[in-house]
Amino acid sequence: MNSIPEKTIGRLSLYRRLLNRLRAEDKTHLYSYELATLAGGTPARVRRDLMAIGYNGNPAHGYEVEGLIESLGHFLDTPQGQPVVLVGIGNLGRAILSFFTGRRPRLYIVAAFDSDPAKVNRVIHGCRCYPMQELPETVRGKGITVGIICVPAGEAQPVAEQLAAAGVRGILNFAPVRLHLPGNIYVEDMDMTMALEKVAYFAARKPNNVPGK
Amino acid sequence: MNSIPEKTIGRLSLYRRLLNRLRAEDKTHLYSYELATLAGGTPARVRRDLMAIGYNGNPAHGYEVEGLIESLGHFLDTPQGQPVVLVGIGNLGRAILSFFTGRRPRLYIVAAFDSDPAKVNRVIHGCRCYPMQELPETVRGKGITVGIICVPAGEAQPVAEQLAAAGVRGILNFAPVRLHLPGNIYVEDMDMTMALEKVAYFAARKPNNVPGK
DNA sequence: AAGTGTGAACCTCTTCACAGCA
DNA sequence: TGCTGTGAAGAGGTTCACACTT
Repeated sequence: MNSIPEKTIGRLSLYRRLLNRLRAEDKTHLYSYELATLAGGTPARVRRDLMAIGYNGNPAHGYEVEGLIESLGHFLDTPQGQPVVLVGIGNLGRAILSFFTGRRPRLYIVAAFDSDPAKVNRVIHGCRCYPMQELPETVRGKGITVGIICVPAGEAQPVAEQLAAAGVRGILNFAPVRLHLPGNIYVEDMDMTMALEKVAYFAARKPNNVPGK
Repeated sequence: MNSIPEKTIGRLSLYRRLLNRLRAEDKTHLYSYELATLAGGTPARVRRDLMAIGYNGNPAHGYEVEGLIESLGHFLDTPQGQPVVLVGIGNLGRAILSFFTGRRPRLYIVAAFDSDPAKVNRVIHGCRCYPMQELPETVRGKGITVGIICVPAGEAQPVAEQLAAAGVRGILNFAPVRLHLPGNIYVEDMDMTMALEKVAYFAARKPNNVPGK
């Protein structure tokens, strides 16, 4: 069971972003220590991560930027791309809508939902907004597998269940609660309150060297 | 060197939130397995986490809600509270401003900054906005130790350096880049792009059981 | 000479499992 | 009896260190 570390997945996505930037600057090759510096890690870790996707460099020139980007795409992307839905068109929802609009070609928000009638039936940051009732048919109809939750804490659990029932397999959750879903649904929590309290904790104690990543 | 796991810090903050909710419902005691269910973890982990702050329960009634909340506060908070600054008043910055306004009594955003003159000298979600030039004197003057970065990727590094130079010790970074700062500054990255790509990855592969947390 | 690929050591965090307690 | 507190084992991820390549 030679499985890939979960944390490696996230970093591969980061490497790709960095490499795309380098490619735009016409860099053709780079060494593990260069990518490590950009990504904030160690060369050994970069090499391990790339080992996971089976991409090989060579001691003379390191890794080929172009080829590595392609390998990463092969590994991370699905051939058809993955449409995403967002639920909760509040301040945060709108900010996220604008954040993700028109960046990733294979990962884009196709519809937003809200239970408030006043917020629906318009287009925000290029994304059409629908009432909650239409969520199941949209998700199922378009075969959507990824959802983003930006509703208030109290509504997150039922919304998550609706997404799961409609066929979503992965959820990015911005609501500050833990979701209880079947184990085959992947949930990534973006808990800003927790993150800020963690930062505050370490900012206040500040040992000589605060934990790295 | 009996140090506390970094991940425990985040969960302690989560426990406190959950306990505050329970207290509001007049619950006085609870067992590790109850807190574990709410927090999405295991009872053993809850017990370990609480062990870290030296709070003791007893086999008959578990943990006392009131006392545990107080212990958590003792451990997580500083006596005087921690004012926070935010830099970057775009869509995301404003959403975060509204998200954090008036929740935490000991952790609140006191000032926001932006380099765009059109965005400053007004009050957004109860928070006054200042031009970038005033950042050093404000941060230093008020002894602020925590900063939130919501500027575009290209501006994040110089902004982070300005914050660090002004005396900030911990940064919550929403810009999708890694910051390069001295090791005594704690940085927590909230990389939404990376998080979404991770979710998309697991949503697409969905093994029978996706990694837990 | 300087980098890659990787077995093995290491470290961090989680879970097991059980003695002890109310 | 059913919980807590915790030593010890385990899992997951990182780093070391070195043979190998160009």
